Amino acid sequence: MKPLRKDAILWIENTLFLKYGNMGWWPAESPDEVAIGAILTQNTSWKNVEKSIAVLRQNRHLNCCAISSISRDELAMEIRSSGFYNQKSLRLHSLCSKVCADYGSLDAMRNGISLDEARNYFSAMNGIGRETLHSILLYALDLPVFVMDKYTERVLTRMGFMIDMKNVSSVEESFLSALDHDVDRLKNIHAMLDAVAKDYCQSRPKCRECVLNQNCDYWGKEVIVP
DNA sequence: GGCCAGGCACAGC
DNA sequence: GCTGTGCATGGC
Repeated sequence: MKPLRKDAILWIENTLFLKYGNMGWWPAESPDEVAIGAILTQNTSWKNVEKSIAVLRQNRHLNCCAISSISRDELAMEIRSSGFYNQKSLRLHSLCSKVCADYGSLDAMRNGISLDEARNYFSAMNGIGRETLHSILLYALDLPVFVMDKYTERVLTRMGFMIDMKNVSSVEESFLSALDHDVDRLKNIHAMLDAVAKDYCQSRPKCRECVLNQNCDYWGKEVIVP
C-alpha cells in the first residue's frame, strides 16, 4: 500500500486527466441547486435524486427561497423519490430558510465569505455532516476543500493507497496541499475519482466482487495510458 | 424478495 | 470514542 504523498496524488491527477480531462462536475445549474442535491443524495443513488430535482425544477422550487416558502409536507412529497423524505425535507427546509433569510441565495453568499465562516455557518445546521458540508463548500461556494465520499474512498483504496477513514482529515489535507488549495483542481479530481468508480462499478455485483476480492483492475488499458 | 445506494444523528455501551 | 440503528424509496 502506498502512502498518499504529494507525488502519488499528482500522479493520480495526471493519469486520470489523460482519460477524463476537465469535467467541471456537479450536475447543477446554480449554487442553490448544488446544496439541494447534496442533501438529497445522502445515502441515495443519484438516479433517485434526479427525479426529485426534476419535480422541484418543474414546480420552480429549485432554489432556497422557493423551498423556504413552501410547507415541509409539500417539500416532502416533491422529494419522495430520494428516500428518507421526512428527514430530508426537514434538513432541506431549515437550510434553505436560513440561507434565504441571511443571504437570499448561495450565489449571493459566495461573495467574500471566508472558508472558516462558511464552514461554521453550515456545520452548525442539522443534517450537514462532513461530506455534505464539503460538497457545498467546494461546488456551491468555490472554497478549497477536498470532498471525500464513499466513491472516492473506494477508488483510492482499490488503487492501493492507504486510506484511513478514521482519520479523514489527514487524507483531505494531503490532497489540499498537493493540489495547492486550487479550487478548480479540487473540483476536477473529485469528479474524476467518482467517474472511475462509476465506470468500474456500474453493476453492483461486479463492484462488490471487486472490492471484496481485490481483483478488479482500475488500471486496465481503458483507464490508464502507461 | 433481498440487497444496496455519493449520510447523518443519536442512543447505548 | 466507538458501534449499531433508524431513516425510505427505487433499481437490479
